[in-house]
Amino acid sequence: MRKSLQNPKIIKLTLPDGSLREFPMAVSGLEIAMAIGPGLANAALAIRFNGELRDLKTEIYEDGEFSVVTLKDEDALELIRHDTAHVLAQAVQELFPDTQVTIGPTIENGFYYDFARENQFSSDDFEVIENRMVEIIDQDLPIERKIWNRDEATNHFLSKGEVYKAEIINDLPEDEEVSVYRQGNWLDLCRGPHLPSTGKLPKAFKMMKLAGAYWRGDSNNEMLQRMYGTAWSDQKQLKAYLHMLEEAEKRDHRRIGRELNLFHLQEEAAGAVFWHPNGWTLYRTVQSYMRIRLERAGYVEVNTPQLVDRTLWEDSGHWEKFRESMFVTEDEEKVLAIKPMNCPCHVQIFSQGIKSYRDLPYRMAEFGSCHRNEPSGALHGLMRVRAFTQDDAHIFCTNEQITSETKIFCDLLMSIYKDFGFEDVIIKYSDRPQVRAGSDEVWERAECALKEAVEAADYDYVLNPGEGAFYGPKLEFVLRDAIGRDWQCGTLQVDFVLPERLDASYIGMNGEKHRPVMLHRAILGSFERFIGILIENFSGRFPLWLAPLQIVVASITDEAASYAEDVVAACRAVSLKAETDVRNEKINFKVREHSVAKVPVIFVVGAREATNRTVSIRRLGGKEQEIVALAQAVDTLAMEAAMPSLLSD
RNA sequence: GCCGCCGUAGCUCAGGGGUAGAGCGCGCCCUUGGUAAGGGCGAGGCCGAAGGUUCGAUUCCUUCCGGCGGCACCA
Repeated sequence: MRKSLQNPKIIKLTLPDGSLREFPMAVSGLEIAMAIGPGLANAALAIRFNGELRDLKTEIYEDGEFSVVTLKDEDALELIRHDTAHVLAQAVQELFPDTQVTIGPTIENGFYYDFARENQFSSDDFEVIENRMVEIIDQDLPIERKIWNRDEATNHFLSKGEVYKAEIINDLPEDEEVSVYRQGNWLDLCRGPHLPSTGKLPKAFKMMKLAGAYWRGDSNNEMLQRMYGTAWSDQKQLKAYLHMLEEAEKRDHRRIGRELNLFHLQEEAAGAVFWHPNGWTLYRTVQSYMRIRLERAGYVEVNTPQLVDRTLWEDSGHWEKFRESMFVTEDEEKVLAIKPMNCPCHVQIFSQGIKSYRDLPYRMAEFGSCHRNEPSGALHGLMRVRAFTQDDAHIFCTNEQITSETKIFCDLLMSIYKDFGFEDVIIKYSDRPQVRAGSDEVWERAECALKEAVEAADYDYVLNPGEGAFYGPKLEFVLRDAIGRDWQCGTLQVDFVLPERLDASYIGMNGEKHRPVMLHRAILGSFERFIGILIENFSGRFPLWLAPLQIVVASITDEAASYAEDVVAACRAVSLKAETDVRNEKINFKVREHSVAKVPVIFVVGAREATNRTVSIRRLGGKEQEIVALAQAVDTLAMEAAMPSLLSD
């Protein structure tokens, strides 16, 4: 490099518009920007060279693709957020000198910074901190990158009492440069890149929340204080983001669950759901639908005990691995555990009566009610509970059947998700975790089998290394909801271990005993959580087939009350879920109330409708009404309310 | 489990060392009104639980329970 500096030569850069421009070697990003135009140079935040984001002042020594990053670029957000995190850290250290800095990365929609400090921060401190941040931005401090000698850097941070930074330097790979960014009197160890000065920040940020976080994400380490913030290119984006958060809060399943009277939770049964009539109706609809789909897919349904002796859990390996999160009780002489999962019990059923290879694949389903003693801090509405019901099943099959069963399962799952309105699904393939049961050889076999299967099934998947179940590799099915959030629901896990441990066998074609393979699989995951997801996805406005109350028949005056009863009877005769509203209230009031309650259809009936045997149909969210003969209205809606996938096949 | 915040009427929340307030909802009365809130009156609270400080605690302190936001965990 020295050598080439002594012999200046020309480098060729391709700009985003495709044009090629020549510059002397070691030209800086800023100089290039100036050469292109002073306006661009002024707006320049950083550069992208051969795909990599770099500081604006980075010198360039070779040909390549070059672009200037300004506020208009997607890339800018990453820079802004990272810089805002630094400004936050500077503000915090200026205001609270007893604070140590640790790390402050960008995250989706913003950034955080973890601080170590004896005293607790409070969110009341945010206002002061934000004000100081604005001051730092207004000072327009130049941000300078320096490469430091490793020992110098360590000593510098240690001398300032920054033991976390020193530890980070110590753990950097030997060949990595130790770079430091200085802004004013404040500096931070950082890889970069950063903006040229604090004044380039658009001041469209907001400190959001304060939370604890373990140093290096390890619960054995001390807890730091994490500050979350959001940052954007301009005020408009910031406002839009804050508005989006408000909207997301409105579809929170806990709020809608209360508003639509679906369920409640209370402290006497933390982590367990009290399903109200509406919620239970929804639950039963989902369950009935699943039952039909499973029956059609060749599953048999079983039901197994809640309380099972510890010996079975010892045999299965759960006692050793998951004892902590099992609810355990005893009678006079036995120790019993409430089942945390269904698989050991399913093996018991499988093993009753010797199975033949002719019986395989044997698809055993259970809407299995399970309990797991989840850590108190993990509980969250319906999404994370201690008492739940899985749409669980175990497919007992031969090695050769893994591929076809995997494909059949993936197809079933995709079809079911589609019926619930989820079309955007990704598959993750997770292989052996650190802590696991079974030999490496068995794992090798299981991993290959599953990988082959998913590839044969012709679905795309992404790798998720080290995240498999303790007994086998797995596929995870992640669906994307209406506002773009991902939820992992379905799973398929190959298990050679449990059949071995619980001695499951079948008689093969050759008359000898063989081990079946077990495929653990779920589609919804748990009913509780899946219903939570449905609530948030639809924001409580369920499609007709899922709506717990489909039609309200609202009378205008008492004159129509008895006709309203007739209409409800006609609906119920075709299994439409209908109620009357013959209260002494104005029709405006009734329409509003049932609209707020997100009832999909309101039939308004007055004297005219009663005389003509018609109904005035009003759809949720619609403004128009349609007058239709009762019989026809009921027919149409009954068709519409049918479970998807069940009419056609 | 860990850190922070919170716990007051069915719900959403205000208040604050001298035993409590609003809106919505609920009940009753008037109103029978044609597609998103008609009017009046009224009931409703061991201020999460247990200890402590105090003449006196819902208010201050401690512990516990639960909720919320994260972290860790998630067979």
